[in-house]
Amino acid sequence: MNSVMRKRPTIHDVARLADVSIKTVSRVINAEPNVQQDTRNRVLVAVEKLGYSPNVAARGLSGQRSYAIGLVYQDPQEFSYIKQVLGGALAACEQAGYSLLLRPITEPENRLLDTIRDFVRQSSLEGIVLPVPLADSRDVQMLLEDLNVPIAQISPRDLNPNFIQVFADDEAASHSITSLVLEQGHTRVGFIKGIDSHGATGLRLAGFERACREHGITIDGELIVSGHFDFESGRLAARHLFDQAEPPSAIIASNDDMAAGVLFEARERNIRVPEDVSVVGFDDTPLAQRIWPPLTTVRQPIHQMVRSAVDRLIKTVGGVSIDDGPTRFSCDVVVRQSTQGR
Amino acid sequence: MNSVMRKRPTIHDVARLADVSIKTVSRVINAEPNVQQDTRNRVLVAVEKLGYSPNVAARGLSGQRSYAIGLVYQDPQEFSYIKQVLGGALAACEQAGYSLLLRPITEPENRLLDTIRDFVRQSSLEGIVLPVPLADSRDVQMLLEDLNVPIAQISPRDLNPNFIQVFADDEAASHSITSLVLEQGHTRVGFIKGIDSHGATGLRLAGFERACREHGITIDGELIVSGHFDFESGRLAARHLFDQAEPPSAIIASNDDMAAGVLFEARERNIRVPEDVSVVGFDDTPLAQRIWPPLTTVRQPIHQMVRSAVDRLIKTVGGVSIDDGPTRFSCDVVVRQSTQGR
DNA sequence: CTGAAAGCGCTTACAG
DNA sequence: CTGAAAGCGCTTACAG
Repeated sequence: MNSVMRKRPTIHDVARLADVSIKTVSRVINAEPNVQQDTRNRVLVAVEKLGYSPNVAARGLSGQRSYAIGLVYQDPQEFSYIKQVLGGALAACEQAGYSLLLRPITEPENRLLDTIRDFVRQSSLEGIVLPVPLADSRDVQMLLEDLNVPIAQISPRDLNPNFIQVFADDEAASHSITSLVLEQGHTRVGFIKGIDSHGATGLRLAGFERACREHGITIDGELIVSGHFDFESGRLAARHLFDQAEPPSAIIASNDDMAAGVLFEARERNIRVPEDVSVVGFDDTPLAQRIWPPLTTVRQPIHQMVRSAVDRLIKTVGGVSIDDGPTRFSCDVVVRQSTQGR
Repeated sequence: MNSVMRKRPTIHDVARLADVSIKTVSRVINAEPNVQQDTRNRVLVAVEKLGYSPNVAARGLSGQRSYAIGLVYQDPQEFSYIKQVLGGALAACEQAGYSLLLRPITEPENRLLDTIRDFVRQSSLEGIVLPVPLADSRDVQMLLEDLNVPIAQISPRDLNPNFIQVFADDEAASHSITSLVLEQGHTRVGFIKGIDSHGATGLRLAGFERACREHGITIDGELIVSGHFDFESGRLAARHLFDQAEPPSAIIASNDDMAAGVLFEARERNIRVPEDVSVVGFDDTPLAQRIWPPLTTVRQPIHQMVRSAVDRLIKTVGGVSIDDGPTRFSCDVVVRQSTQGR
């Protein structure tokens, strides 16, 4: 990776290298007619060589255009993690007069770093918001430091006072909801972990363990199962737990999607929830209220978390130095019908 | 509404009106120090009077900034209507070198028109994407025509050859899924409508009715119930249907969220699905696979629909005249366990 | 506390 | 087919 902060090439640089006027470069860039084939080629080579891409602001100002499309939509109740993130980021940007550009990463993405570099360069981004799991990529962090673009991390694994970071208080939330279950009289409680690389995974387990210790429950290693935060892995984990000689009377899943998998598997085996087994989720997604029975779960203030992070990000790029360091938000336990005493 | 296309005011207009230099206006706008209180006030009044807001491109070019924040996120499987819309619009914009700005409307929004006008003006938008239900607002349409901003409508109610429009073939899809149910031997089939103002509502009902006619089923008006496309209204509609003297043996809901409500209500009454009643949804949301039993439903190619619409929108603003007119996309029936023969 | 000048990086309109 | 000039609407750097 090239660490030298080179100034971004302009149309003049291309013109000079290709030995033509800037107007000709403009013609080639905009696919206008009336350029000789070999002139066009010379320009294209120069563009490639310099890694040139037009400055959107200059183009917009000069041409009296914005190259921007708006999407106006009504926001339904539907919760989804990324929509909450979007909402918070949008709110902060709007207030500060910033626009928010999105770049969803879908594929397994072996070109992740290139994608992000292009994104930053082309739109001259002044800051980047990184939710998990991208927030945890060392490579991405290094790239952005290299590009000198400040970042706001949403729920990253590692605490770093030098970054703008926001966290949910996962340990405390998990402790609360576990305590709730234990106080209902459950003594054999299963726990389904999330993906190990997520910061929340360790914290949610830690909160579970602390609550167990405080209630004098010895933790049976057999009752702690791994999952991947998705529906299918929740089903698999439930299968593992239900198959034990002495199955748990309550299961705490590290998110709602896995808890839905537990419910699904229980249903397949005619195990009743909550009569035979209590089930707990995490996140309070819309799913939590639509499955049967409605899930007892934990709600994170994602919108506010992101909004706060982006507010600070904008202050930082605006030159206002902030030193709040990482901020932690507390969560709410939402009790529904998937849990009961025994 | 002011129909006169007035040129957008610049910093010079404000300076002239306030009788100061543009530099002073700049100071006030950017909240810089060193402006006398009454000078500041004069500028503020002029800004207000002219409805001035800084040109983002000029500001960016001059100050070597972009006023843009990026949000990079990994896209989970989770389906949601608006996320699919986003994905399609983003894909089209990215390819064409456009940026996509979002403006979610949350509140009941009595200031809807002002909100959209500001959005268009401030970012100098060249086009607007309007999904339902906003696509159906005559007021919004008129406003945007007035502002001379072309629009792409996603699944609007009214066909209009002068607009860029994309539709799912709701009538045909509803006909297919109804036929499937009828061919399984059901003769008393309930139908839960969506919101009347949505174009899809009438079409889905029409497809249902056509299939019934083709199969020689007389439609009992009692079996057609209204809903609002949400979970709760699905429950209410199910309650109404289950309470009838001769309840239906199959229920077709106009979307998955209402179908989930039907399942929930059935569960509360110990009515078994699909043994006692078959249930069908529409949209194939992530919910469809996570509730019990997994829903038989219809999948619309929303991503492709929006992508196509935005492609055409961008061509239009780019001056390429297109005359494809409204485009209709076909849907797929997805058969899962919520339906069975009788 | 206020302002005149230069310039950001392009496109438009015009000339050859 | 190609280019020199003007200008888009702001901010920066400097002067008073």
